[in-house]
Amino acid sequence: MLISTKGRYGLRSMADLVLYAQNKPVPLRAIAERQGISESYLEQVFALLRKAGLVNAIRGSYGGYILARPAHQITVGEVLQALEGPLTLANCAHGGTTIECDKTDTCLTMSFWQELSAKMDEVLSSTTLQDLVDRERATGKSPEPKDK
Amino acid sequence: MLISTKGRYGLRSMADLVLYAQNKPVPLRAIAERQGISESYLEQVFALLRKAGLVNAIRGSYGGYILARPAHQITVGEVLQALEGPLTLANCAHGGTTIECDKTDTCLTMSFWQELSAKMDEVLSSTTLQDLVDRERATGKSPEPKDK
DNA sequence: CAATATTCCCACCAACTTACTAGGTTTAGA
DNA sequence: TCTAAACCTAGTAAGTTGGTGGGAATATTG
Repeated sequence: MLISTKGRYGLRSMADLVLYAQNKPVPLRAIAERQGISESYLEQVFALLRKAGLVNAIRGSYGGYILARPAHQITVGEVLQALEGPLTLANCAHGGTTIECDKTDTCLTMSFWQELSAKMDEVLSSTTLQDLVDRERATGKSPEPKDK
Repeated sequence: MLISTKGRYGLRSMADLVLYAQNKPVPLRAIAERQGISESYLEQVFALLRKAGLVNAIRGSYGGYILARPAHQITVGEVLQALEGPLTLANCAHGGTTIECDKTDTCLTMSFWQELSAKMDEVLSSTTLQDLVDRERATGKSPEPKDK
């Protein structure tokens, strides 16, 4: 039931991007090194993030990636969904929504899947990339804040 | 991110077992038919449930499976864990517990995984098989209650 | 213009997992 | 002894995971 490396690497990389972007694009190379991830694998991860509209790419020398929106407007749920596909546990429940299936009438577990999905969605859609970074800074281990 | 069929079939089957057991063992055949699952596949599911100590098997004619404990003492989390393995999203968080990894200091996502895991665990460990059946009965679609 | 640093794109791969099916053995009740 | 059940093991086709590698396009700098 592990989230795949795509989701885990991707989320860490997005947080890294928030932390180290100084209004300049951040090259994958730097992220890959800091996070200990293969650069060419990260490429594939960022291709998905770009297609989902979460980052913009700047090509060529001194290029890299930047967030498409401010960090406090990108939720962890969006990032994971872009990388993992729908965050659906069973076919009858997605986020807070009910999905009909042919056994809706007699299914004993539907309401459970819905409840669990809704609880997860609460966290996924209320936590933003900014939150991740803020929490980390609160522990006092990060590099200098941007506005130094 | 779907829970696998093992987990979904297994949970449905356990609820089915609660609903249809009349102090007699329930054969897989019956569960398989009611739930529309292949019997031989269910065998493998129940092998796991038995090894986890959640059901007891009674062999031979008129045999079948019975819950090892009362339905209100078996949580959905136990069932899913028996079938899916550890319900861990990332290597740094399991239920409410923190797991150390070599990047604990700098990991930007650890606290998020912990929060999400903890929220999921709340639901998983507080919902019992009895709850599933009670909810279903509340909708008035189930067969006669046991104590009729 | 040339060198360089980067994204971008695609093909490939080995290992593993999933969702089964099939065939047989053992056990116990009628 | 017949039969219905659990039990066990092996196989398998398709898909997923977690990558690697090669090269093309693009932008910056000297």
